[in-house]
Amino acid sequence: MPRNVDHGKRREEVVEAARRVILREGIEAATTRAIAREAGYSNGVLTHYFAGKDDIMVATLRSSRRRVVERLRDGLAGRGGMAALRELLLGGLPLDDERVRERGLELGFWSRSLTSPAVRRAQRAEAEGLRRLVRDLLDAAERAGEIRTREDLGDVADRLLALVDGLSVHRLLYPDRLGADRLERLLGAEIDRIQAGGT
Amino acid sequence: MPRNVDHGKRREEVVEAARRVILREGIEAATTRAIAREAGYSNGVLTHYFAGKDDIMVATLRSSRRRVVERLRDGLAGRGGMAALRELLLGGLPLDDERVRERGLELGFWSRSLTSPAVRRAQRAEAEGLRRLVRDLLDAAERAGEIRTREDLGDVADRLLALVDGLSVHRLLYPDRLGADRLERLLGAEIDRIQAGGT
Amino acid sequence: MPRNVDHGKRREEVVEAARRVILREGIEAATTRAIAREAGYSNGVLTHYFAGKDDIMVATLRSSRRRVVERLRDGLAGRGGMAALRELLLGGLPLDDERVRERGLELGFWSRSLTSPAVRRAQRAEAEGLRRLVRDLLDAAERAGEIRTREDLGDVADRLLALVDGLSVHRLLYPDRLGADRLERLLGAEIDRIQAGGT
Amino acid sequence: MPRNVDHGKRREEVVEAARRVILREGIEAATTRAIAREAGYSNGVLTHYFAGKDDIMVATLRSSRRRVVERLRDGLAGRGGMAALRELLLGGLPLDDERVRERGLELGFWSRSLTSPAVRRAQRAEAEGLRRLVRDLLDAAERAGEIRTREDLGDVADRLLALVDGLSVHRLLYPDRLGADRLERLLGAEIDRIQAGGT
DNA sequence: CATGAATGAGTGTTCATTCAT
DNA sequence: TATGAATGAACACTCATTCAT
Repeated sequence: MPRNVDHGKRREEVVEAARRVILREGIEAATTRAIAREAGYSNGVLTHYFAGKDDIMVATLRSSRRRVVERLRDGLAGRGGMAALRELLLGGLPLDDERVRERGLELGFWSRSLTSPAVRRAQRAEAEGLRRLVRDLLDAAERAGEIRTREDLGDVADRLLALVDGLSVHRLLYPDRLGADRLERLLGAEIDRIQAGGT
Repeated sequence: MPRNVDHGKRREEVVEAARRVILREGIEAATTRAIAREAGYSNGVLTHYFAGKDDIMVATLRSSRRRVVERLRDGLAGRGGMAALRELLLGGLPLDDERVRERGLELGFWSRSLTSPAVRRAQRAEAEGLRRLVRDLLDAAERAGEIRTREDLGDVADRLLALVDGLSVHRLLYPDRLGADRLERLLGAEIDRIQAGGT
Repeated sequence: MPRNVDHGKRREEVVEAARRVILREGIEAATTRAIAREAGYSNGVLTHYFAGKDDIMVATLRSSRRRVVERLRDGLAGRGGMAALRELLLGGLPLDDERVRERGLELGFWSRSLTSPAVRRAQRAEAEGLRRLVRDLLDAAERAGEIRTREDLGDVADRLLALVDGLSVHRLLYPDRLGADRLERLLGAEIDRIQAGGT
Repeated sequence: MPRNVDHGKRREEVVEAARRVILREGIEAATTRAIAREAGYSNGVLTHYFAGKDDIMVATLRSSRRRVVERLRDGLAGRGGMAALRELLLGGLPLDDERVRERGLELGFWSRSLTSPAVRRAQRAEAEGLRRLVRDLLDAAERAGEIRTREDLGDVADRLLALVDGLSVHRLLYPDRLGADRLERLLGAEIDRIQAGGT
């Protein structure tokens, strides 16, 4: 092993660079050259670690989702049940600039996922993790007697997740109408309805 | 006696072609050349009927939204208040193949609207029509004593619209998880909570 | 003769339109469509009267030169000899906006004349008329005893014409340096040197 | 060990190619593709070395002017005052084939400078150098008592420069009328008038 | 492995020209 | 004759990809 380069590490470096570029300048500006430059490499190096641009973008989507979910999990520290769920869902809303751009990134992938099987697969796999988490928190909340509704908790989970994504998109498309506080209120009221002792 | 062509008709032809291309291959693949080819014309012909690509995209977006909203309005015939609202919102879900495809089209426009100011403007204007309609139906329902919730009706309207869009996207992205009946149930239950005498 | 259209007249109409477009919006804006529209015809009509765009442009150059020379001749009315010559040459300078644009038109043709034989021929033919006129005025001035210099009058004529064109170009290229009054002074002093009794 | 290319050298290659195309086919024919092809590269290569077409044109203009001015300066070696000025101005005339071609190039740039602000700026900056030189030589000549005329030397400089350019253009446009010797005589006589002890 | 020069297809757009009516 | 719809090549420019070094 003359030169031992950790492939996984390099991929991660590039993916992080891609993420930074997209968040800073938008997905259109994320050309292979711009990504390579941001990563501190020449453009040719990408060849060794990625099959092509699509590969980079898919990896970036995956990494972005992981990072988001991780951040959400971290926000849960110590909390459990409905308190944790509330924290998680509100944390998923694009309340600040960074998360707005993060959502923009994801929105671009939604569209591409309809025509690209590779993107679709990645998209689904990553979504499943978050869904699982919401589901688990709802189950825990039920066991703790925090749930008021008698609805199926799978239904509740999917509705909450859909609402989070729907509100997020609307925030991007109609920012004037949906400020950060309004977003929180709209989602918060929905959670209140589920929670025992909520308004 | 020159060849006389109905400009509006030609625009429609091109818009329909753009629609087909976007539905089939995604909005990224909808280049001016691809659209012209799909319409059966040379690329240069677009000049006569459109100011540029943005003009084509905006016209296509508008045409698509108009078609959708019209169909939704038609479905309301005779109904009023909560019955009409329920019809409207459920009608907005991609429950059949045609509406799934239509949503795919719109998803492409969401993505493009982040990049193109012209598309964004059109997107907002068209969305406002539907929002107004939902708001009016809610007001009518309240006057008819059909509303249970004491929440601000503007908030209710925006949450319902976000939920419809969120569920719709999820249906496209995760079709295995969200069948047509499940979609109806998830949204239906939300409406029930608003409606006086609902479950 | 069912429809008797005067070809020459139509050509002239179009050429005048071309001239107006060029003076108003620059030579780049003078597309065949713009010219046809300005002339009040459809773009297709040009086919009947011109071999192509080059034909239009050459005809426009010719017409422009004729018009300029005619205007200069008119300015001479009554005058003769050196007074007329002075009037003629100063009138050839681009002292106002219209003449600046006129010169811009001509400058475009100078460049094209190096690669296009048709333009070159037209260019030369039209230039000859003005040269002849200057020569004749110089001869008349000499007969009237108004000439001081003993230089060959052909040389004097060509130098004056070159100076007018050189100053004109410089006015276009370096307008800050060469205002209208400065232009007049620079050329005027040169004429003074030729004229008996001049400074 | 990547292929290492001297950027400056490549720019020069492309600039030389642009020069050849303009000389051969005129500035209108100097498209980016034509230039790239002439340089023996694909059209995409220009991106690496130039910001855009304007950059290529400006670099070509500058390179051409530099070459000319340098040659003129070289011709001055040892001379000063009026002798140097005479040498300089006569050297600026297109007396041989090479200089005729060079003037053709410059004529194209004059035309383009009316359209492109970047070219115009470069054109002005480069012209200023020559103007400065003429002005300095006139001042030196005056201090040496070589100047006969009492005219402002700024005026004299600008008239001489305009005359050189005017004569040059006429030589290109009407070569039959203006042979090399005639050109020299016309300009020489003008210089004589300025010079003390001239004819 | 890494570089970065080079490629060439593709983008939206413009426009002189053609030709059926 | 006159129209104006239609063409298709050309424009400058972008960019993912390839590959000799």
